[in-house]
Amino acid sequence: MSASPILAGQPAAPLQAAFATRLIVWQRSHGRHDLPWQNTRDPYRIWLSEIMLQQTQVSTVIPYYGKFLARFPDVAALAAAPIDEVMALWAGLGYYSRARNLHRCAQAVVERHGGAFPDSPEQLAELPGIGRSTAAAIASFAFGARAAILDGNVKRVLARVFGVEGFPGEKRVENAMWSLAESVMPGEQASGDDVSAYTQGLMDLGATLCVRGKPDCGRCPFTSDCVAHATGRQRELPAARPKKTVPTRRTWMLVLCDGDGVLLERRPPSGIWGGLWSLPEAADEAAIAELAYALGAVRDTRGLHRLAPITHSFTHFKLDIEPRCADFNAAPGAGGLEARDNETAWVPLAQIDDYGVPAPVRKLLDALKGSLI
DNA sequence: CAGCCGTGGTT
DNA sequence: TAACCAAGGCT
Repeated sequence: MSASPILAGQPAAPLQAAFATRLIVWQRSHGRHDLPWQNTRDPYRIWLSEIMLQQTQVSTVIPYYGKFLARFPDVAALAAAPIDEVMALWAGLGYYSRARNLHRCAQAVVERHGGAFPDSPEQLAELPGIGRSTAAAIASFAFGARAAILDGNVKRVLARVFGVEGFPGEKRVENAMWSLAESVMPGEQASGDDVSAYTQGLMDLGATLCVRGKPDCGRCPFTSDCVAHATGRQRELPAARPKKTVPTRRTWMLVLCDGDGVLLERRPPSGIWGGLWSLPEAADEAAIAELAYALGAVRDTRGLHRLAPITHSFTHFKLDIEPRCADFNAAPGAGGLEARDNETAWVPLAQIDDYGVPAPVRKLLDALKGSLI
């Protein structure tokens, strides 16, 4: 079998030896040093930031990080909190399985490790929501452990500097990058501070100079050795994800109002918006009318008001939301608020913040609140 | 192992 | 504007 070579050019052996040292020097003088989760070795704070930063940009994370730290100052506080409160604080940040795993992880640290995070990457990676790269980042920043990370920044830097071919999301390419990441780490003699600076340097270089759009090669410490720079292929490396047409789904949502309260339902724990509170949903116009009728909100199946449709884009599909509105009190024989189980709730619009609500639904309800004033 | 899982910024 | 994707992990 002759798979195409992943390393394009020559091994660049001289750089491989000097890579870590040069990166550490660069990080200390030109890297980032004042992000909210830096200048601490508290594994709790480092862990919290690393989970939030998974597939999420720094500027988006910062306000959430502050909110979480204020509400949950340590891992015990987070472990003791009700999951609903965690989900409510996480709402809007996306990838909600992270929030459930965050809570499970805090409880595991308390129960399995007596409230102290383990210091080895292997043990960290056994905890919910912590994979190989996140484990290495935590171990490196909190404990100075020698462990390779491989996030989007590192993939971009390595692909360009060492000329790694292929889409990094592909398993074969990712495996090669893990090997490369291990091979360019600081040596055994490196101090914990060196290791932390190295790990931070990889992230900083990728986030500030070796960016996707227009890399600032003039300021990069590796310009003279960079395969992409030498061949003018900064834009081609790393290889882009293969294009796929994203499907469009359509859903109908019921905005059932009772005074200033609206009916919310808890979504199932897995799948899109898992564990969040959202509006009752149906697959088509007839089904949403049936639902409103069954809830006693309308006199017949034509009593719904149409609201402006909303389109929401996910990574892998688009969602068209058709909101349909009904006033519970206007229904004949409406007996007032029905006792609800743990999966449904009448929520005053002013208290939406207490519930974890998907971003587009939140926008819809915010607009509704504005229109009622 | 490849598909699933959010949202907002950037180009 | 529509594509692209960011401090990935889980199944």
